[in-house]
Amino acid sequence: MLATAFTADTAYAVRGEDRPNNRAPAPDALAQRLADGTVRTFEGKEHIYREGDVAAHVYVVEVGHVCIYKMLPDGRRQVIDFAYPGDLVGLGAMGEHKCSAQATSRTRVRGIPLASLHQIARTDGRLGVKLYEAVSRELQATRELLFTVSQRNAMERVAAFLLAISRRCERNGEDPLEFVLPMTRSDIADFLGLTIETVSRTFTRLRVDRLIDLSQSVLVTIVDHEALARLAESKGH
Amino acid sequence: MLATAFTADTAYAVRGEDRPNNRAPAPDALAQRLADGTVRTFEGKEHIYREGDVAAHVYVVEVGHVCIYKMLPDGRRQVIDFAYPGDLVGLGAMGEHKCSAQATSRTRVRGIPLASLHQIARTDGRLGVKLYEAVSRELQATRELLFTVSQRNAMERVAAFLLAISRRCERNGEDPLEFVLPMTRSDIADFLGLTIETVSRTFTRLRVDRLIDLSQSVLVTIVDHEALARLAESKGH
DNA sequence: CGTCCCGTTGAGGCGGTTCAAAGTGCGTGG
DNA sequence: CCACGCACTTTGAACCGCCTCAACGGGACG
Repeated sequence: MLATAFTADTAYAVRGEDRPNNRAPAPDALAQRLADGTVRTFEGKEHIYREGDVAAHVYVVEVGHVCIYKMLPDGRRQVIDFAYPGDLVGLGAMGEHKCSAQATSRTRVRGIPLASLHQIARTDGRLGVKLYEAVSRELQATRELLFTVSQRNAMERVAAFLLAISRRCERNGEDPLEFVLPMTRSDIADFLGLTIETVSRTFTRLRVDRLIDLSQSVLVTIVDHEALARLAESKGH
Repeated sequence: MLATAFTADTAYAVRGEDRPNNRAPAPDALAQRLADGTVRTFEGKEHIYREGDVAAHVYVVEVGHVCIYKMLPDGRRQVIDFAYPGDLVGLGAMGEHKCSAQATSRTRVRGIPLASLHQIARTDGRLGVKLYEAVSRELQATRELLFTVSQRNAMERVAAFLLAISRRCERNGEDPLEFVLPMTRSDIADFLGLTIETVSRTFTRLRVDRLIDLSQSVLVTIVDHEALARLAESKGH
């Protein structure tokens, strides 16, 4: 009965990116459930689930990173989110998954059976509310991405992307100014609605302009955070 | 406590666009609550609420249409959704609204106090679950829009937009092949991530190519639904 | 050492934007 | 009732940012 109502996968955020002062991400009622579940490990490029698969679990990322995306029959792809450790993946898709989830590298996840989650939610209102909040945050994030893709140019998009990754690293207790990009240029391109060439050129441009450093193509150092933020927020001037 | 957790407004769909055979939109537990509430009427261009306002109610659109949007300081705007009669507006924003909601013409809405909604949800798990489902559907819709804006060209976007409106009209028991657009070209442009000129040119192109008819600029008649659907789905060929 | 995958760089074309102007519908006041 | 103003839409012309196509470079792996 719930099954037919859910239409979307959710790689949302127990994380709560952009909630102020939030380092203990998983909300109480939910957190209890998330401690259960069985651990599975996926290699890079391996799929945790695919569009159309029956959805039986949600997954908490413990180690590694997951790319959530949707395909169009003609091959066009939209990357919807990148899940970092602590993030929850696959919520909101009971009948069948509407997105695919692919590990970008060796990734360990904890699978929580959806059945138990929903059973509890029906009797304990608090969990239902928590799920609601969780999806609301995911919705907020998706609208932010919509704004970025719809209104900003290539430079602004890449700047906003880097800052978002930086914030996630900070949340996870890593260096927010020097981090490894766990996804390919192709993933970034399909996330931002650009081509890999444009993404590559924009990275180069940011490096030449001394806003970032790229000793390796996957290793980003933010040199001028201020300027990057200015780029991401306003158009040019 | 809930207040701090919600981050997003929701102009979601009790509507359930794209749920198969769904004409009785409001799900039971939710529907009861929605029968309560006080009615208010807004003129065209009037705001039901603005970004930053304290969020005290959700609103069910009864008559008219509402445009949900977000602004950037530099004036760029992203329209997130158009709410039709039967749609719910403002869910998911307890502390303060993160979007603005503006009536596109004289509009009657029914305001439901959030306080009562959340109180009930905490004790009755079913309502919480319903809210969860509702936001999940909204998330699904936003991802669909993200895909459209990110991956499709102007012609495909406008075609997809017209088909979406057509489906909404059908759901509301109106003619799906001839309908009035309750929003301006500017609203459509900011929804699809285009300029008004491009939207206008694309409409003209669709008219010249005999896919639609435009006796007045707001009155759309779908002439070749087949071709329109082909346009919206695949790229050219 | 060759192959494959990924990232980078270059040249050229095109779709959508920008800037500008004319057209259309509608309410308001003379 | 008509004239006017205003907001919205349409159309045109020129420009530009991103895409497309193509080639090259570098690291991983057999």
